Amino acid sequence: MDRYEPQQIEPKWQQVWEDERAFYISNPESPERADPNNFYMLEMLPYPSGTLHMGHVLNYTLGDVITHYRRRNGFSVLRPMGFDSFGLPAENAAIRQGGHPRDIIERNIEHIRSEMRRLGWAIDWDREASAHEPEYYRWTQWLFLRFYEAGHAYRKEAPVNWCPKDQTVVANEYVIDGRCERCGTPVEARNMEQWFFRITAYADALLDDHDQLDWPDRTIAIQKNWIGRSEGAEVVFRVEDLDLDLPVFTTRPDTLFGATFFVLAPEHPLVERLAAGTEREADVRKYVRHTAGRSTEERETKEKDGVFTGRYAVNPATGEPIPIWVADYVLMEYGTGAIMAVPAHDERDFAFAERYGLPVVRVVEPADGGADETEGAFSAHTEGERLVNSGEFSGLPAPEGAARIVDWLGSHGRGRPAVSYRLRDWSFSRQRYWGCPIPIIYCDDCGPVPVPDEDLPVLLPEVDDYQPKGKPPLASNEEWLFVPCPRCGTVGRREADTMDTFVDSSWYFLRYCDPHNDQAAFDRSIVDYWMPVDQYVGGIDHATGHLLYSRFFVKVMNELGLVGFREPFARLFHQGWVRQGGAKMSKTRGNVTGPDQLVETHGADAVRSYILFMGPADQDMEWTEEGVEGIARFLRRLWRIVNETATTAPREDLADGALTRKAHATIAKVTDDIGRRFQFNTPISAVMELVNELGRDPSAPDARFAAETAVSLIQPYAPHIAEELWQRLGHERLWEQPWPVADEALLERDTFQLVIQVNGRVRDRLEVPADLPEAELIERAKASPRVQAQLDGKEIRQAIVVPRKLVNLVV
RNA sequence: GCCGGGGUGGCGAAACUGGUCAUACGCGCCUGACUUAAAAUCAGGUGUCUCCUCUGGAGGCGUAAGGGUUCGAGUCCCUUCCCCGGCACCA
Repeated sequence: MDRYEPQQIEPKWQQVWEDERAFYISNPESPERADPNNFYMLEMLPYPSGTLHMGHVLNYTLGDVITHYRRRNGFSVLRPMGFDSFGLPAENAAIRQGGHPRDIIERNIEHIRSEMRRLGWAIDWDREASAHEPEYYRWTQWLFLRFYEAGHAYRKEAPVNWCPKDQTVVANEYVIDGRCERCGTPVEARNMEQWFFRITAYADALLDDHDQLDWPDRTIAIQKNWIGRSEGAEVVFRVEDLDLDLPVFTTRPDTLFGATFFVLAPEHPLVERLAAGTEREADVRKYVRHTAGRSTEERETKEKDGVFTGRYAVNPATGEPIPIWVADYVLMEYGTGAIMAVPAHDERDFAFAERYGLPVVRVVEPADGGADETEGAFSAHTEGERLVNSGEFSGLPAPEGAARIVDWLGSHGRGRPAVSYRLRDWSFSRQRYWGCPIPIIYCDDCGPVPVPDEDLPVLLPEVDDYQPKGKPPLASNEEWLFVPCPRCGTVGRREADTMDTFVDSSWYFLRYCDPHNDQAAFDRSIVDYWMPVDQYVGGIDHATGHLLYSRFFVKVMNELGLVGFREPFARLFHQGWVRQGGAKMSKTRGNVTGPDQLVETHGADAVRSYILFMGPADQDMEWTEEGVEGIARFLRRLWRIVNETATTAPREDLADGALTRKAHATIAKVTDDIGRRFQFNTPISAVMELVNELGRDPSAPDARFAAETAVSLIQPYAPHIAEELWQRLGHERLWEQPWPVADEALLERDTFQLVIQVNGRVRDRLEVPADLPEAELIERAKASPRVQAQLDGKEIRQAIVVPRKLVNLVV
């Protein structure tokens, strides 16, 4: 017998699959040809950062196992691949190395593609698409224009997170503890003219449609948390002197009588007007200027401070004037940028009141009577709490009081029920080079004018210097920058910001369905055929970014009539992190291990199987190469035993031999694990057990069936060796063989092992016929000498029989 | 603080709806075979303690800790501890 040499057989079969176009799939030529059993398998597309690491290997092998499993269960499986090729890292690498981002990224893509082929993943490469290709971003721009026309993309001046090191705006999702996620520099708040997508308009739709999704609970919980819907009331406070109304949002209208002061965010547009003409004016200006220079981190950690404006607002409930302050613990981005402060029932307001000696009025009392006045804020909701010091509402239970106060406010035109969200609109403009240009031209006369569809794509221009200087690099190419206004023909100026790469990845799954379409982004009937994605696999780190943005995109496209569905990803699975040195493996952390070396020494099949064998795919795992040897050993064993069986074992079947039974049990187990339980480590164990048993008797009459079963079941994990052995067993094209089906009759045995317990403890086991009546089982149990020893003449009070399992005697 | 996930051998981990002495499968380790030797390969062993008539056998204790439900709990309930992740000045 020849030796198992993965370096020989793996490229051989990869070539066969390519020649046979084994994993390519065409779109249906007509509706009649459509396959109702179509299945869209998708993993999150990789950022082409140089080489693959073990995290990618886990991600894509997982998808590969599902792909093979579904294909062999009769599904037409779409399993495409492409690259998230725009973005900062490529640009930063270009700056460092002095090349062009395009050259760097294209070299990386080529390398990664070859690594992917070497791993034998079943990918339809005809559908490859990458964000940076004009054929792709032409349609990113086209979609942007549709969003713009519909009012879902707009410009506004807004405080943004500005990273002074990367010289760019950073999305909320990528500010971690007040620092830029990429470089760790503390971010600053800056007011800038920015592009936004109106994702907040879809906050409720995004929440409501969660119940259509077969997603992990925790992912949905993270999104709910992120959207942060709170119900409460808007209450209007009046500034008599200035004839001004100031609305606030509160979740605690029940505490309105306890509102003893009022606070505006420093960025609030009315601050200037309120302070004007008071003796506090200079102090207010100074405070506003001072807080503007504070980093987000400082704002969040320092002791609360603020300044009195010299003005008063009237509490609509009490009719009393309360002082208006400005303080940066109030955020302009949430609610109305102003709050009613209730120090008795809010810890933040209490801290502020203590510092500045503002009055504290308690208006809610717990059921057990008055709490200690000096204790600080009583903010928790408790059973049976009641309103006090609240005029006509005193004595009411707090929840009822809240409702009555809102009613009362409504009838006096001073308030109404309201909902507020934590979610902000998605800021997507970036002052960087390597991204999709925004197809807008600014004209002095016409304002912002969309680039006409027929002029798309707006190609990314060549520039001399990508180095960001706070001004977008695109603006440095003046030949590109200044163009005639499409509307009036006078000189206009192109938008020089580029798009966030999350725009590119919010629709790539649609382009894969119809990747070569040069008339449209995609054909609706084709995306409606494949979409939504039946199984999406990717990291949970995208819960509030990519996954939320894509859902938003699809909802808008649905309303624009571009697609016939409202959710992109029907079912979602998160693979765990592959960690190294305790930290998640990633290029930015510099702690990556790639598969190349291991593929070289052990073969792709061993690497694929090992990464899934290491543990449950949805849990984090610490990368270690110890153990890969075990998988390599298993594959060599499989090779040896199957080869041996192929030449020596007889061909006739033995329908109820021990190996046949074991093979059917293994089919049942592997099918259930992959198909229903989504557990990818235990199928390998199960096949190992089968091979171990086969190894003990490789020339048994049913050895051949056991060998064929083992090869067939391991195929999704180790497709190359499986294909080679399948051929040696005298068959062809395992990749398109139907998935084996367990024979239920063979899983049922005519005898079973009866477990005999005394007081719940196992004392003996007997092999008994399956059809014995209960009474007989009990008799046999009692008759066991070991049971006799335990019974020791004691009286049996109860006997519990679990059919086909056990007898428990209670004494 | 709030919301999720998790704690099982020396290690990665099994045990799917409470029911076959919990620890499958693999790693590591130990013993043996083959070998001049090593590697590779193959065979066997491997939670812990106690006892016995000791090439074998019997029993106790063991799934973070404590309590509960049940004939029976790694699995269900309560309390506590620890680890990981998300959110957190969001009114």
